[in-house]
Amino acid sequence: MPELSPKGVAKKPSRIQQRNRRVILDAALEVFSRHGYRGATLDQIAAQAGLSKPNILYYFSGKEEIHVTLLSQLMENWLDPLVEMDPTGDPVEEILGYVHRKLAMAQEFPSESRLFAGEILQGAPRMRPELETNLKPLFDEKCALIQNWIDQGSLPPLDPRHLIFSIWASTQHYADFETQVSLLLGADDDPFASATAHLDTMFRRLLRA
Amino acid sequence: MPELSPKGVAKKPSRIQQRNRRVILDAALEVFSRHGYRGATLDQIAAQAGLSKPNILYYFSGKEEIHVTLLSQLMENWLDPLVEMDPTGDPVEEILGYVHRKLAMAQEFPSESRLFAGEILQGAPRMRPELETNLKPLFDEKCALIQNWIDQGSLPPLDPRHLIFSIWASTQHYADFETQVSLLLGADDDPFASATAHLDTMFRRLLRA
DNA sequence: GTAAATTTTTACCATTTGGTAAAGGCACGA
DNA sequence: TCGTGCCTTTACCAAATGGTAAAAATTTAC
Repeated sequence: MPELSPKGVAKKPSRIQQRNRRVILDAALEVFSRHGYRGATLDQIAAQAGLSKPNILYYFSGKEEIHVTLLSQLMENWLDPLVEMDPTGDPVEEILGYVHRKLAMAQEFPSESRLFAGEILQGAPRMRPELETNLKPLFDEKCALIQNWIDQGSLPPLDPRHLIFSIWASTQHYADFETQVSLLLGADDDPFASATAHLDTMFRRLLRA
Repeated sequence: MPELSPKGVAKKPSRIQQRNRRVILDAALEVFSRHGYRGATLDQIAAQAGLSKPNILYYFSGKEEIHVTLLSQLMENWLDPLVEMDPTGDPVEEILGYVHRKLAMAQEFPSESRLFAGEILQGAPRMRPELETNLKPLFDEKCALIQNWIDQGSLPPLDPRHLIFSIWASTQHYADFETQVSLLLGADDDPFASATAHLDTMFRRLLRA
């Protein structure tokens, strides 16, 4: 919600504003993702950002606005891999490509994944509208696309909705349950290498006719 | 930690104690699973249980003890379906049986699933020992069992560890992300029926040679 | 029925936490 | 150099929250 100047045009934020808002959001992502919304405190976020608490409240109207801002920005990147699924490509490779991109995101942005997971886990109290307007239409569109592929015989029969759920669940698991995963695998090597191979096998076998 | 009488024997709890501890734990499960550890308050738990806050603290030494007690009790039921996987049964059917039992648990005990998920999401700060002593050995044992099945040619080659992760992820998803699932499917009918069919298909295709 | 033990309530308290008011610093154009 | 607008700090506050002390009520044992 950018401030409006008397002439009604959005003022562009100063360099300091841009920098500090980013610093705060980065700090908040760490703190929120590790402790949850209620478990995170403004003092923690301030400490992590290297700013004072009132200074943080100079840039954001409150704790909730920080959280909502994070979730909104997150949503875009989060949906990207799904958007890229191409109707004109080979069905199996398109879906497998999506699996790999999603797993790569879990590897590269585990905090974002946990932030999202925590919000959904608690019933999406601050993100439901965002889900309705951004996620739902894309989900429906891609379900229809997959259904088309099935109808034209390019894929074996399966429920597109649950296919997508399975992809989400099995990829995000490595970010959201990282504690459990690394405890069970031992901290030897990166789990993502073997996970990539496994998920490729699993979905390839599912999708071959 | 049961109290010890002067003679060193554990006193058995009175009927009131048994009833109220159960009432409190049931209430706490609801509250913790919906709001997370930090987001839950003793007042909420007390209200849900129909008791006063100090009365709750008569039965438990504090908020943390309630949470830990819940997680410990949960762990047993949680591992049950995996324990039941039988080395002498048919490999494919044993694993699929496990998938179905796990999904049934997600359906029947979504609060327990969310409580567990929330704890892991935050790095298992109050459950790591439990995971080491209870989960890890069982996990290793069942991984070895599956590896045996693979070695003797009863299953196609795959990574048992990631197979188990995939089963956990794809089944618990329906409890932990229930908000998202029902938002995307519409609140029409129960998602678990179609989920059962899908997961059966998916793991059956993965496991057939 | 009565005394002892157990359970519940009332009245608090200290800390934490999200948030505010207002003064002080700072950059920058005239 | 002076004033104006942006940024930061200091000093707070009210509410929420985990927890306690001790009296009152109730149950249990004899």
